[in-house]
Amino acid sequence: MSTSFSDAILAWYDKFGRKTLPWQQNKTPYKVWLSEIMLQQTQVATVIPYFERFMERFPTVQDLAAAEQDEVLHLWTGLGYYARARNLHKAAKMIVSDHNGVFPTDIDQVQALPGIGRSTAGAVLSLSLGQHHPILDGNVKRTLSRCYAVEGWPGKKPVENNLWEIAETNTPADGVERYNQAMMDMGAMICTRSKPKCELCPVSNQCLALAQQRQMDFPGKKPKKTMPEKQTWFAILQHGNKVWLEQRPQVGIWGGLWCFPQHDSDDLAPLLEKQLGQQQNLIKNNQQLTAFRHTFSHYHLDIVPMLYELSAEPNVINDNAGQWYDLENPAKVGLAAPVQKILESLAYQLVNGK
DNA sequence: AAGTCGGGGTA
DNA sequence: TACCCAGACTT
Repeated sequence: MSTSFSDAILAWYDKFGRKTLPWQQNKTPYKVWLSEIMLQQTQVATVIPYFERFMERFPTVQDLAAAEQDEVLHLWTGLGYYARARNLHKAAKMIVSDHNGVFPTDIDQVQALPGIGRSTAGAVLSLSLGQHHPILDGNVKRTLSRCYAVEGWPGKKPVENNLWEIAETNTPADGVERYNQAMMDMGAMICTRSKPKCELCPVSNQCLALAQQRQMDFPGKKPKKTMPEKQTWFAILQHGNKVWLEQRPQVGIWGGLWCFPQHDSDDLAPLLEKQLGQQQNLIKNNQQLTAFRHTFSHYHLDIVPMLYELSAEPNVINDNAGQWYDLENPAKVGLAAPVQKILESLAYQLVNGK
């Protein structure tokens, strides 16, 4: 009688699995939830410092719920997919208002929280409480699609459904929390995207991809298409150690973050007119800074920063929520990565003279 | 079903 | 470069 898939995985986990990650210490649903959200589409090594800072500032769900959104986004700056942070904050408020501040233990209630889908709900409840739910993240998709030679791109519904079914079948009744952690460790340590370590794999004896020497055929590739290229101009209004930033709308790219006034053509005259009106005579100097490319998952953005040095702080800046951001005493708000990059450069020049 | 939403690690 | 990462949400 051969060893079952889950028994082999569990035995491997006890010897080689990860047990010392920050969110694996004194596990609670809150900690595991926070880690799972941060880990969506984000690698472990990137997440660790963000997780540590977040837990220090918001030790409990009550602390998170009571925070200003600006501070939540501030701690998320650079991590990307900012809807995750907005949903996390919203969910914390819901847990306090609708669940007496206790993370729900019913999977339907968990999945009803914003930002939590089937896989994340299963991960939180299985890893923190040992509840019997399957998970299907990128690691599990890769490992299962290879072992069972599941053809096709998992982004396609039928393929994903097939993988969910295999995941359900394999998830053991006992030791779920170790099994689910093990499957993620397998994907990260053994069944890696390139150069999988099949010689170290506990289920190599039943892997169809290995038997056919087709490891790299699974999972099926996403159909690629050429990424569009867009251009945008930032208007940097600077007076001394202060620059003007505006908050972006909650929906769309960089939702809720603070950015320079932005315009999608090289003619910034209308933008300056809107911002400064009759005070454009305050511009004592303007120059184009080094343009650079910022690449998203779905398009390239070429950014041209235009610096306008003002001889005095304008009295009126038109509409839009905005603030004079102090480079020497920065406010704790969320910043888009390219904005952060420019601000650091400006602060450096301020300190070192130009 | 397809598109939207970031930034960084890796080969 | 190109690909992908402990995905979810909107259209």
